[in-house]
Amino acid sequence: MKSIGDEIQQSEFSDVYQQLGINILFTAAWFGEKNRLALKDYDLSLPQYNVLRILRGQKGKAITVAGLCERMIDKSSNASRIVDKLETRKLVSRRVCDKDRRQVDVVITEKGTLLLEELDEKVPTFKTIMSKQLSNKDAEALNFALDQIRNQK
Amino acid sequence: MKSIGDEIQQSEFSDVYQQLGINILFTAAWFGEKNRLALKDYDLSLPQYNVLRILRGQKGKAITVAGLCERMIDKSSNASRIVDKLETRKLVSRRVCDKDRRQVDVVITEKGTLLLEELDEKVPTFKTIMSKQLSNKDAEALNFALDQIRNQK
DNA sequence: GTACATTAAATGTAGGTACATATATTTGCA
DNA sequence: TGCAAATATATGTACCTACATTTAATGTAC
Repeated sequence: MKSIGDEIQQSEFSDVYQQLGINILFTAAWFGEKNRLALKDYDLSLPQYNVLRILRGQKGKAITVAGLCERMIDKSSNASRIVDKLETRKLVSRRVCDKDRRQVDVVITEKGTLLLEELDEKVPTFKTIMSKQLSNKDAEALNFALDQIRNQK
Repeated sequence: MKSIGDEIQQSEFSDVYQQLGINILFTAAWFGEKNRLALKDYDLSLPQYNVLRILRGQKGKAITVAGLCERMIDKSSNASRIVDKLETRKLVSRRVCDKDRRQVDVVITEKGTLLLEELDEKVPTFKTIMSKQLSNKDAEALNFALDQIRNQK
């Protein structure tokens, strides 16, 4: 089996934590690659896809641009401009919020919803990617370990 | 403890694999954030830092641009232009390879080495980030699990 | 040995990230 | 009320990624 050391042609790591850090970064990049490939035919970037999915998760309820930022994996991604691109293609719509006119409410359009449904069959789920090599229990343990890593300082 | 669901304000995941996938992506982004913060004072981007570290790992031996690409975490990053920026600051030097004049040999300069040494004290290692929450054995298990995830198809 | 394919690196372009700043609106308080 | 501080979004800029194309050098077939 190909280990992380083989992947980036690094024969030695200073310690197992260093190896794990790079392994996590590399695995994340590998997931991204997989998804990007599936989205390519639809001219949709990864962050655009993620925004669409967050909007669908809202089930019709509007969300502000700031709300999108909070839910995105990459906290500093510029939701404003990502929504721009999606609006140009009429996959989402944007409207100034009545209650607070600084805010902008974003919702997914019918066209956006249809596109996502089409993509559901093309984009591999994490379950299909991982369930063969990893038991449910292992996955839970991994989740716990990662949550732990990020907690403390 | 804050779970991945709390972090991105998502109350439910379709399954534990979906949760794990997002957890890995999020943790990778969290690592990046930590490192970027440390590099900020030195006007060094993350990929620039990674290239410098790869070059130091070469222990004086030159490496081609293609060789850099293979060792970088993000396979499609444009090593050519990253080396450009580093060369402008005289942190690396570039020379056409004698044996094959299409290739370009890159080495880290004295100045680059000194900068890295300074950074060694500023940039947190993965060990300091993770060793408190994760035993050596747990880290090994995680490494194994991640290697497994990426192997198969 | 010329012709064509292959390879290594550089370059062009569109979209994205990181970060600073601008603009508009609302809030808080003297 | 009036005005500064805070907030929500948008915009500007430099660097990065993704990907296609270009340029130069090497390999290979005939």
